Amino acid sequence: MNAPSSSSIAATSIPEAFGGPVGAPVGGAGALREHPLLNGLNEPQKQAVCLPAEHGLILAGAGSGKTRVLTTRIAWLMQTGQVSPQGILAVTFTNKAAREMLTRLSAMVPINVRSLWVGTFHGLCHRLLRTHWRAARLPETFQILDTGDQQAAIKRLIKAMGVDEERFPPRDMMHYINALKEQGIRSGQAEAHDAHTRRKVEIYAEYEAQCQREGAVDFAELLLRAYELLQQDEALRIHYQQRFRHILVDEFQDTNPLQYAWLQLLCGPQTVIFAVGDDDQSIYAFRGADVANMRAFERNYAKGNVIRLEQNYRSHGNILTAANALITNNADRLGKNLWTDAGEGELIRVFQGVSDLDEARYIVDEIRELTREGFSRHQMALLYRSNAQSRVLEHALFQAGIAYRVYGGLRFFERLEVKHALAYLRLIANQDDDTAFLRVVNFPTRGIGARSLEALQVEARQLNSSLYNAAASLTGKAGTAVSQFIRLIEGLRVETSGLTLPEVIDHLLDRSGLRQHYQAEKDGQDRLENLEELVNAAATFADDPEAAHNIDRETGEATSLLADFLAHAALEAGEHQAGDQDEAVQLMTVHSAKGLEFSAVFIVGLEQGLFPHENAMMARDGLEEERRLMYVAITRARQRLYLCHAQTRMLHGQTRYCLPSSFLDELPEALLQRINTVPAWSAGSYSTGWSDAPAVDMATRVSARAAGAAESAGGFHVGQSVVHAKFGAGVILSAEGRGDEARVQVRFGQAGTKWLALAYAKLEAA
DNA sequence: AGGTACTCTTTTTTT
DNA sequence: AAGAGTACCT
Repeated sequence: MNAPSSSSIAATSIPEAFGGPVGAPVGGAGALREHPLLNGLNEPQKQAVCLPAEHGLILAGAGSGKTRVLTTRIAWLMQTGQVSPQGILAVTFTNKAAREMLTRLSAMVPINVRSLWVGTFHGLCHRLLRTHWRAARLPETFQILDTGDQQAAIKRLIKAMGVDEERFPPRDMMHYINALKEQGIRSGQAEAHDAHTRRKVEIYAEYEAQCQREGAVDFAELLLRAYELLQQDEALRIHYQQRFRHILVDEFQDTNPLQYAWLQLLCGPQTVIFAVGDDDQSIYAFRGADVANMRAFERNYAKGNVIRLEQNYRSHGNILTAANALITNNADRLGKNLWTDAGEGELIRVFQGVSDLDEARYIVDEIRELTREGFSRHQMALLYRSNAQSRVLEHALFQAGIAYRVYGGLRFFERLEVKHALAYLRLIANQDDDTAFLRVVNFPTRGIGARSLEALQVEARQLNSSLYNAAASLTGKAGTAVSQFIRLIEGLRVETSGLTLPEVIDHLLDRSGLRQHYQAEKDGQDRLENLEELVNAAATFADDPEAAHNIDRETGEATSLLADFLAHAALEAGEHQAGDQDEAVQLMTVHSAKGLEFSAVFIVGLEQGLFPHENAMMARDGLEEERRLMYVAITRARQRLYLCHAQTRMLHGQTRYCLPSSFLDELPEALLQRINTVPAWSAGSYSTGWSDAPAVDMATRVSARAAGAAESAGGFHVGQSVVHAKFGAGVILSAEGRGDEARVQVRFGQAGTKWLALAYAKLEAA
């Protein structure tokens, strides 16, 4: 996508009032480099912080002090008078990162951090759109659709259009639409060379119209609207270009094309962009991130002004060496090698379990050992590729009485009961919000069934109005149920007009019947508590001056606080849950571990097909992204690293025979300490000093089964590791037939799964 | 309108 | 295996 010529290209930087000539030798800024803020930084870090007023790319490896450099640079820029707080724009990907930046910053400089723009891409775009809603052609009360809302809206639309849901699944349509938006493509510009795609584009177009009608904006739309706003409104664009002298971007490798284009638009002739990222940690290509942005930025903006932060302050040497060795197998890297002066440290422990249960038991045992050695539990992490893997681990930890905490899963504002309460709130704020309307029009049930709703939708279509307005216009004749609902909402609007935000919610919970509903429900206790928690959250939000004044607009404050809270709920899905146990082992996916560090890390389930994940192989460069994921996982560990895999694993309710991950082969053997070597399918248990718990597990059962005639053939048995002359190493999945007709199904690493006739194939036991 | 039985799916995730 | 979603029955 091309940004308008006025702003798109790396204009030569113009010296800032203070900065001295562009490209001045580093020594020229000598005085500035004596600043106390720089104490304790290493040379490249200092260079990065003190980069003259030119675009720069900081290649910051894992554990190299990236966040510190970013925040120190902001503080340094301000303290040395090169820029005022208003001239700073700092962009992150998560709210957490934004918060952390602000926290660190306010510890460094005595400055009112509210005057800086620090936030996520989505948060900042939202801020732009709230401020300039008219210019963006949005209703003042526009609402944000989260993923669930968006999918519901698309599904509703597909039904209304009479499109076959089988051929156009709402989920796929959502991905399709979002992918286009992330490339800046509107329905009008989307290419369609076949009938199916043309239909998809039509749905996209209808979806755009529906959102506009309802005043709904999805996540991708926040970015796209803000982009178009700046692109089309020259005065506005120039205003912000002149305001933001320094744009700082965190996790640059995770930007998608639209975000990059947005940055380009904001980058005026006097703007300096400071981008920090690590191409080796790009693990979000599957949701549209494009590492190519780093190269493009280097080429068009930084122009060789690249600083590498390669000293790692986190991990011991062996761990880093392993990570480096692994990532070397990726082609087309920007290039970077981490080092440390912390010493080699321990070897990396590799454990092979007979089954996933076996693996879990080993981990439990090892956690106890680590505790004896003095590791604290919250400094231990269990990292896995997919969430489904947590169950076995949780079970084992629970049985062993080890406190643990699972990250991920349902977030607070995504809980059903909370969404219901918010939907009432949204209807108060914006009655055209059909998604909210449909969510609660009959919840708690008030006798409005599918029939009345269908009639309503027909009516709304005819009037070209929202469901709410259609309902209001029908009120006289359409029976009491619908009209009572309308009266309920209107009543709420009146009754809550003078109340504070938490009071509004509290009142709404009673009037809507939500509270009573969950009181009556058997298992409603948790849900009730969450509703009370929502009132608390609103109180906290209303009391927090920073949050409340996040948006500088000049409208009435009661409404605006409500709107702000709703936006907050959508944009900040809520910290996972309270009840943090201090001494809990941390369980999470590798993805969510990015940016974190632990003294001891277990990487679990290192098997072909799982990690690297088989589905990832469909994607272009899928294996490379998996490898980066593994790189991220390894570099989370400070001191001790365990790599675990199992020979069998329950997956989708079936036992699966697994080969060790190819990533294990990419690590230098000298760095590894093999905890055990399980002879393939030797009977019974295995060799580690395993003490308690009688082991009637998958292993024994499988072995017993493998010994039976039905699943063995010609000296081979199910689960056995074999070698084929052409396909290499594999595992026997199943067998059938006897004598000359005996065949076995084998899964090979590269070649996939094959049926081989024993009479012909040259199979050998591994 | 609400409950039950059946089918389908199943990578990662923030906003 | 398990959860979600759908269709169907009461």
